[in-house]
Amino acid sequence: MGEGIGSVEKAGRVGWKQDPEGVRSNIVAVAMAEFAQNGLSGARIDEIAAKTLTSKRMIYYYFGDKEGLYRTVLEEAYRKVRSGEQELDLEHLEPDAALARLVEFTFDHHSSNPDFIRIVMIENIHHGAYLEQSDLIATMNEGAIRKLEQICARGRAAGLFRPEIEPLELHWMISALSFFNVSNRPTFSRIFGAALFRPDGQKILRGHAVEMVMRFVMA
Amino acid sequence: MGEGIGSVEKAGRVGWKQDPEGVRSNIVAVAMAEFAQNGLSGARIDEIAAKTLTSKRMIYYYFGDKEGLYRTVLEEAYRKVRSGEQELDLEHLEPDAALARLVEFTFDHHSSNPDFIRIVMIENIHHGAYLEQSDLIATMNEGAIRKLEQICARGRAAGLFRPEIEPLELHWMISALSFFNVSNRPTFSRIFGAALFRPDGQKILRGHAVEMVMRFVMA
DNA sequence: CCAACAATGTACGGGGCGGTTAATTATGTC
DNA sequence: GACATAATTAACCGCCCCGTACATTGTTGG
Repeated sequence: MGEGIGSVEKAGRVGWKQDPEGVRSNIVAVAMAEFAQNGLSGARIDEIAAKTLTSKRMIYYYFGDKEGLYRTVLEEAYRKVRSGEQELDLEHLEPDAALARLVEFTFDHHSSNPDFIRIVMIENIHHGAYLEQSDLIATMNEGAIRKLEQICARGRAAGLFRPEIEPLELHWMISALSFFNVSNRPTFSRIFGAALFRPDGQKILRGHAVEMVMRFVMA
Repeated sequence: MGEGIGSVEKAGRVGWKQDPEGVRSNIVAVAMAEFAQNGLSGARIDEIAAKTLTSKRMIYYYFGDKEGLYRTVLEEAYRKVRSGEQELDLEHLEPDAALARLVEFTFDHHSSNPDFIRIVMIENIHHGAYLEQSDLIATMNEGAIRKLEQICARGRAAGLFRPEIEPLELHWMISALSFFNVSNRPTFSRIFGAALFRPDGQKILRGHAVEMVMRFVMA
């Protein structure tokens, strides 16, 4: 958060400088936080504008309407998150170590990007209606499967993994455990206590996630 | 849906009959569908009233305001769902069979109650703020853990399960797989295709959920 | 049968909020 | 340096939608 604001300053804007990219990215950053916090219909354009370094008019100038802004935020959220995933190099690890590493990474990654999780939750509430209009996102996520395919192929070749393991189904499992851990934290902790979501509890759950996946794939 | 309407009739209400319970439950039923569909801020009181057999005035008469109605819907959703869980008798099954059965039941149960899932999603978006005000729900859910505790104890005693297995953590896993399968269906299927969510795909995922849990707990 | 109260219907107000209009200032171009 | 165009501002509009005031009709108890 707070990134991409550039050198724009709000106070003392007497004779302003033009900075389209800065204004644009500033709006998106603020809007992402607001949408993540309040949902599509819950977010207020006036509120977003107020927290921006610019005015409400600019939102409509660049994004047309509320939904246009939301779509942009959605794409940006996916882009920002997926970009962090590329740093991971799993090729030099043994298949089992690589898979364990991937699970740990996904778990931590989701955990440290709650706003992304919330945006995806909101998008699911809307039946994925806005995601549908963006083919950019679909292509981005294919890369996530690619990594799993390679690990599975190597694991199968080494006789470590069961041959019938499907990468997509594996991805479903890993996502489920990592996503739920963040998305349902409020209700789960309200009902069953917050211990599992404090640091040591999270370490346990992360370990369980790894162990579940590993036990599942192992021959 | 459509339950609890009773004998109230909308058309031809010339000389109306008083039916507080019928009116009340009818409002809640309609509101649950609307909130599940559109969220708290997305749902429209006028829309709810229109789909009701009564008038908007009654909503405020019985529930005070929009949030009061939402709280009632939330409690009712939990009550309705948990009530279906009691039918399951696991005591006469071997611990491993009982656990597998519980996973299957939870998976199917979530799958066939999408409106409940959506309400919980919405509540999580609101940080569980409304759940907090209801201790009824917390006590109701303790029963869900109770079943797992008994299964674990028996499994451990029989030497089938690992001794360090924690019932609450087990519940977390089972919930994660079952919940995610419904909650993230729109985005997941939009990105990776809908095959996993068609009947045969669901059978596979359900089997994987069972297998993951079983392999995890087994000694 | 008649209060007194509970339950319901109708109509309306007020403000929040998405979106717009018109003017004003910067920036690039010939 | 003048002109076209992009970027930005401030004020404003209209309607959607939550909530309410008031009237009206059942219900119940003495």
